[in-house]
Amino acid sequence: MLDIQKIREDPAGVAARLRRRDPTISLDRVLELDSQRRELIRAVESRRHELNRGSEEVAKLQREGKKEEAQGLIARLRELSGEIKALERELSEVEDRLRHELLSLPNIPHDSVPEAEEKIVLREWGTKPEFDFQPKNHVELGKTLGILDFERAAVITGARFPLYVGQGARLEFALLLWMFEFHVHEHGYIPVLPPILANRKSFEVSGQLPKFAEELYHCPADDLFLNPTAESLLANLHRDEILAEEDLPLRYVAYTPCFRREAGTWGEAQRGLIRMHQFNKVELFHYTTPERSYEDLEELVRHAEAILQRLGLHYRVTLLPADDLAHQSAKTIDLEVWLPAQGRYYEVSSCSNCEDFQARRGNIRFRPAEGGKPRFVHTLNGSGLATSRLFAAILEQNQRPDGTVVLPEVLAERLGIQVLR
RNA sequence: GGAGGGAUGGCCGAGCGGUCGAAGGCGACGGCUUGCUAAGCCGUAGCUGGGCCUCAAAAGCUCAGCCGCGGGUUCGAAUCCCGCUCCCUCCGCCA
Repeated sequence: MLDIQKIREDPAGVAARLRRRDPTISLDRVLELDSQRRELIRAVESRRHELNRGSEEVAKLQREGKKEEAQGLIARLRELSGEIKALERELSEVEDRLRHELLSLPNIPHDSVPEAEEKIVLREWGTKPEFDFQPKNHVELGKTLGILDFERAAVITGARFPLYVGQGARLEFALLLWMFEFHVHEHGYIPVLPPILANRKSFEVSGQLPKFAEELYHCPADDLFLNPTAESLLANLHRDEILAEEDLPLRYVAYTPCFRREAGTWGEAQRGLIRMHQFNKVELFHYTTPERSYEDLEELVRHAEAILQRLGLHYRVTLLPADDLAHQSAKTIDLEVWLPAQGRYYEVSSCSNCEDFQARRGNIRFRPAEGGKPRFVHTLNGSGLATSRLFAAILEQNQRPDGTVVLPEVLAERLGIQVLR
């Protein structure tokens, strides 16, 4: 959520910066509702002042035994009270509408975010593996190795749900636990296993609601939503709290399954593990100060990259242009792993600085070390990493002509086998 | 799922229809007293949103709201009524 005071002070400037990501954005509605709101507040408050003084007068008259005068005053105040109620109803309606408009506005892109047609490639790591045979895709590899079973998953649930079997189940599990532990031990993250269902307010704070409800699985009986990314959950870990600056940055790592309806993406030719309704993800989340949040973003990206490097997978790092940014994000850097069978890179991590966008919605602040008023924290999130796609990359990049797969050392150690065959 | 109890300022805790700025205590901060420490004495303090002032901000002045949340009754609600959330105790069910 953007600061209404900033919008009020410099509407043209804010609008210009927002239009970098979406040229259709207009602040007219917000400004109109804001001025209506303030006008109503003035009307309510002046009447309420009069009412309060009147009520005091009633008490005084009654103490002095002036009954008729008190009755007369009460009759007048009754009318005033009714007027206030009507105005307050109007005010709360305007405030609801204003709130909804503000919640619908996306974050302002950071100045370092480009306007571009395509994402900008910042760097590549490693080299594309060369094959002297036609590399198979992970669906085929998974099937012949007996570790992925999409047919039976479809029987149980439907299309685009995963079913890992045998060494596949062990590999996925080992990968997740290894990443989780890696961030705890190597990078000092606080480990978290959060609830997988969360309430409406939580998704409002993170930014998924009210605008992107169609992406979420919803349990109407309890008005709870299935987790689409642990970002949403971790963004609510300190809702309504005032943190001590000395405790910042706070860095959390969580493992969760993620569920996304992926409405409207069915036309895309993405088979197998590329785009699923359910996938596993290890998520990194930072609570930090405005002064250092962009340094933290760089560090967050390095933490996520370390996973791919340790696994020996070729990938590239990209910077998203303004019009590709997620609603809540001011700047996003993606990690994309190479999938040889598809001949293209796929996102396995998206690292974003949301600045105070989520903090404002969740009322998450910190007390500055030098004292003074609490300020909003900055929040950052990044996958570290999303598997399903990572699983696919491990199979595809490490395959041999006979369809067997050589496991990266860290996983071979944990599984007690060198090769999937 | 059922029955009961509870939610008040940083913390404890009183208030149960009008003395306004929610008693009192603890803790915090500032000061005074004091060989040192402990103690004592005096004083200060919350959050949100308007308005005024200002080129602007801060400060200041002023108003309104905030006793879990949302409604209602009333001239007037922390206090009465209704709904909800969370916490605690017990019963039932359950991995």
